[in-house]
Amino acid sequence: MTVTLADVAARAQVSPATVSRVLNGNYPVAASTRERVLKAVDELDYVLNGPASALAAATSDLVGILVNDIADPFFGIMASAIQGEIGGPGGRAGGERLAVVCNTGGSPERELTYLTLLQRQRAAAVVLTGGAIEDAPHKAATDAKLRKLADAGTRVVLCGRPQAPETGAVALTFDNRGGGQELTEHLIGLGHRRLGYIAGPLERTTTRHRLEGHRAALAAHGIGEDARWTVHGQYDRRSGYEATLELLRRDPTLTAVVAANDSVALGACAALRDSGLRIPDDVSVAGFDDLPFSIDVVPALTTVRLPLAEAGARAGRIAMGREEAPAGGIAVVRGELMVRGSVAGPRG
Amino acid sequence: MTVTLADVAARAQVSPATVSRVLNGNYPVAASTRERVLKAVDELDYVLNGPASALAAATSDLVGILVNDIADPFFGIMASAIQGEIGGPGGRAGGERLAVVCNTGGSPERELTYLTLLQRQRAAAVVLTGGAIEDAPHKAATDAKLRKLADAGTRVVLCGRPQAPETGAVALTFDNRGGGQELTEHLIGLGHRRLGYIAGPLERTTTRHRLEGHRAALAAHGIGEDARWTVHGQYDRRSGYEATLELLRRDPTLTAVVAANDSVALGACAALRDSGLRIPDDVSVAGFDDLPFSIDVVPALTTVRLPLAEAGARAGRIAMGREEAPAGGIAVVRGELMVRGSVAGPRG
DNA sequence: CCCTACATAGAAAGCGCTTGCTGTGACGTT
DNA sequence: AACGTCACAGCAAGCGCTTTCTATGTAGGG
Repeated sequence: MTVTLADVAARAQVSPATVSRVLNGNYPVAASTRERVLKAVDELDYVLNGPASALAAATSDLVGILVNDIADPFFGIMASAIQGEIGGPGGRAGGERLAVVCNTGGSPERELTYLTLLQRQRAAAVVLTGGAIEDAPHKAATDAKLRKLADAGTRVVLCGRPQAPETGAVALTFDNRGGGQELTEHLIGLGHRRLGYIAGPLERTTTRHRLEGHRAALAAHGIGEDARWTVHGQYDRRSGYEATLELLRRDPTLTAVVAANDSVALGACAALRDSGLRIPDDVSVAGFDDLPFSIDVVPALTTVRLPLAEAGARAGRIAMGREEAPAGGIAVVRGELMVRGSVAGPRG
Repeated sequence: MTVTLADVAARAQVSPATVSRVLNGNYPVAASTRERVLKAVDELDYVLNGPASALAAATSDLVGILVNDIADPFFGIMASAIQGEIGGPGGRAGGERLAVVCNTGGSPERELTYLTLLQRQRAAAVVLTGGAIEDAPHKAATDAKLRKLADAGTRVVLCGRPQAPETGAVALTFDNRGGGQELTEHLIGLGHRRLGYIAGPLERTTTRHRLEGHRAALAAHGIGEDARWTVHGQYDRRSGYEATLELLRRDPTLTAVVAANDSVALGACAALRDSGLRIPDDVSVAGFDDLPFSIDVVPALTTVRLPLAEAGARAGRIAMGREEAPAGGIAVVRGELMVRGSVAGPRG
């Protein structure tokens, strides 16, 4: 039914071994023979059996990219950059690798299961993107899995995720804390003293780090914390909308709202507008990430730009062994404050 | 080194066959035996060798999702929905399948190569999303590949892509033409007579269909075409920005700009604003797709909502054989006009 | 002109798993 | 009491490829 290596061999009048060598090109084969084989491959429309070759060679060309939410451009952009370097077909990489992105949906179980599936497929490399879950048992399980993958020869790279010591994984972490701090300092510098903060889900490292940065800035300027000023939610627009209404309810005198990311900030803007407040005249709004749309909303969003594409590309190269891992297995990627129209000094 | 089925069998004092059956669960195994095996699996931390089992069983649990641009939410949303139904780990599907999304970047070659790679992996199903390329040779090559995949037992589903007759693929196509027409009719109904159109890349079916709908609406109302009113570009913001400036240069009296999609519309808005024109007072702007951010820009974008998530979910179910394919192998998914603030009657 | 060296090609042993077919006791039947 | 039935478990034959080792023909070297 399906064409196999043996069929090609028969047609080209050579042994299967020779065909395999022509296809893999890591063994001398006479030019004339190679040509004959290639011709047979073409005529028979032969397609290598991936599983069989992976089994025999004990390696596969699969590279896994784990993302928390593929519908979120934050991950889309990173995934795109990673995949661009992995080569996938057409990449300058040459060796054809199948870069696949796996959507965990932020669920620890799915993350673990995907990791197992990838391990099962003997993936050549795995890149995990975005914040990690801070649940201890889950972290232990994930780390153990990463360790096992690394031991089995799979290259593991963390992109935009904190380092996981002892796992053998290379980490490119974002300086969420520093970025958050810089952003809030900017607001404080403009005179804001009552700042609401819309944080992401509690158990994510990203959430915690950004919030810590925010608080560090407040503390540095002697601004006392008010528990009412922080609300947790998801990393999406709707959550930002609702959280903002809640914030306004708790303290209508806030002069600025800092959001955990740009999508949340968008929701915040909508909520403020719907509440009859002008941005930035009545309330300033800031986001995080600097996703493409952030410059297009009106007023344009003040935010912290994360070099998503650059970091992703680097992670991809490291995963392919095409770039050396940073010293100590970790590199911190800094964000850049983008000051735009959504922020101004407090009214009055 | 690595633990194999045989190791588990030895430890559980059974034959490899039994272990395999316990793991696959499609053959009666005594409860006590099963338990013993499971215990051994656990103790040994055994992970099935994917390639080996795929080879032996002649099937794999890989499902490929091809997207044109993973950084674009349009695809991210569909991919997310598809993956949700594929099950991936954690999905209600049960059978654990590895849903992988492959980013073609809109390149015909990459699309083809990914298809080959998927074929090589003996993928269980493949879902192709978004517009197809209209280049004849490429279409022929793709169709042939799809046909081959289908013949090999891979379920092929097209989501948001025109039908590919003779390939055995099921298609869920978006009614881009109808949506485009409805949108433009709405503008005409408001009194617009001079409408600029920013189309997508020439060779995409999506581009052509939307444009055809637009023109059909113009024709239906006796509005003559003016070649100056159509500009082609990419499906991104920047392209929209530049195209709008070009449009304005060609005819400053336009009262409306219809964009190929929401991202382009965003760029158009920015260009208009930068040109000192108010939206919708001076110029109305409309998009297509209704991506999440479209409701957040100011003014909110009038656009055609495509049920991306619903269509994706359905495509996923069909790919999994969990929902019957539509009669004739094709279903047309209609868009819905969303009238919002970015459109008003022409000034004066 | 014989011998060593090299360049190729083939033979064959797996890689780790699935599965059709073949036992083998324990039961239920007549 | 002899025998057909089940319910399980094991045997063993691959699945299609890679790769080590070996064979062969040819080209130099002495």
